[in-house]
Amino acid sequence: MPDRVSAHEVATWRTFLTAHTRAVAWIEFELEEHDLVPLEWYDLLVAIQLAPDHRLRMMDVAQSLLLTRSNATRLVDKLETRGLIRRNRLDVDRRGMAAVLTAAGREALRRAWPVYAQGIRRYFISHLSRRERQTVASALGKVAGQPQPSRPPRRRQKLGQRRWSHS
Amino acid sequence: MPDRVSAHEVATWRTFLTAHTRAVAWIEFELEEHDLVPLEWYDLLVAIQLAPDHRLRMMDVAQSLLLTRSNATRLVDKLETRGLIRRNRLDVDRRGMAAVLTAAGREALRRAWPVYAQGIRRYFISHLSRRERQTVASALGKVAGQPQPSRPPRRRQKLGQRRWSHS
DNA sequence: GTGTAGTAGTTGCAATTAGAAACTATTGTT
DNA sequence: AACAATAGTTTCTAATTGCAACTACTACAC
Repeated sequence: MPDRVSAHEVATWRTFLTAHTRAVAWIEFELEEHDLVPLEWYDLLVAIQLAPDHRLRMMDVAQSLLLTRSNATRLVDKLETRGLIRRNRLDVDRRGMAAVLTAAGREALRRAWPVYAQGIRRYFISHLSRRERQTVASALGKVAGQPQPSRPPRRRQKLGQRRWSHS
Repeated sequence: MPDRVSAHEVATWRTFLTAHTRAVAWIEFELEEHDLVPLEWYDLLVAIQLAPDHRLRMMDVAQSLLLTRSNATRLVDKLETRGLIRRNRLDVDRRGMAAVLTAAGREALRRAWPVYAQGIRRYFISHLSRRERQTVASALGKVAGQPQPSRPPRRRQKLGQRRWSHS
C-alpha cells in the first residue's frame, strides 16, 4: 500500500473535514441559541453517564475527551462549579477521584438532548440515505476504532522557536 | 421527517465524531513529529493556493477557516511573521488585503505534503474499501455542502454567566 | 516495618489565544 | 459634501493552555 494518495482520496478527506466542521458548527450554534451546555460539556456529561456505575475517573475523563490531565481537572472544575457534576474520592484507590452526575447534571443532559438530537438529524443524518448511513457507520467505525496517538498532541509553540522552511 | 433520531443514527454520529478526532489527532501528531506546519496553517496555505489567482482576501480567510475577523488577522500575522505568506493591498478595493504565498510558503506546503498525504492514507483512507470510499465521499459531500451558520459560533462564556438547569 | 519509586490529581505560573468594541481607511450612496 | 457601510487592524481584558512543581497515595523492594 503506497503512501501516495489519489486526488479522489484527498477530496474524500477534505469532504470529511468540511462535513465535520459544518455539522458541528451548526449544532454548537443551536445549543448556544437555546442556552444549553456547549458540546464539550455535553460530551463529558454523556461520558460520565455511559461509564460503568456512572462514575468516571479523572484519568478517563482526560483519555476519553483527549485532554491533558490539567485540562481534565479544569473542565471538571467548571462543571462542578455549575453544579452539574460532583467529585467523589474513590475507595479502592484513595488517590483517585471520580466525577458523577448531580441531579442538575442529568437535568442539563435531558434539556440539551432534544436540541442536540434535532441537530444531529437536521445537519447530519437527514443528508444520508438509509444505505449511505449504514456504510458510513461501518466505514468510519474502522477509522474510529484505531488507537489514539500516545500523548495528546501539542498545539502550541513559542514564537520564533521553529522553522518550517529552509533558510 | 421527525426531529427524533434512532439509536443507530446517534451511534453513526458519534462514530463520525470519533473518527474525526482520531484521524486528525494522528495527522497533527505526525506533522509535529516531523517539524512541519500545524494543520491550521496548512489549511490556510492550501486555501491561498486554491484561491483564484492564488490570492485570498482577509474576509475569505475568515470565511473559509471559520474564524472571526480578528482571528483571521492574527493567523495571517503569524504566517507572515514566519515568512510563509505576504499581504498585498488590493487595487480594486484599497481597503482590502490579500494574502499570497511566498517562496517559503510554497516550500512549507511542499515539505508538509508527503507527511500529510501519508497521514491521510494511513489514518483514514486505508480503513475504507473502494466502495466505502465512494459512498462516504458522496454522502458526506451533501453534509459538507450545507451552508455555515451565519456568525461563527461563540465558544466562550464568562464564569457564572449562565444557568444550564433550573435552580 | 522503612525507604524509594511511581501514579493520580491539583495548582501556580507564564505565554497564548480569543471575543468584543473601538478605531482607521476606504468605498458607496444620496 | 455628508453620511453610512465595509475591510481590516488594534486594544483591552478574560479565558485557555502547557509545563513543572507539588501533595497524597500506592506499590514494590529490602
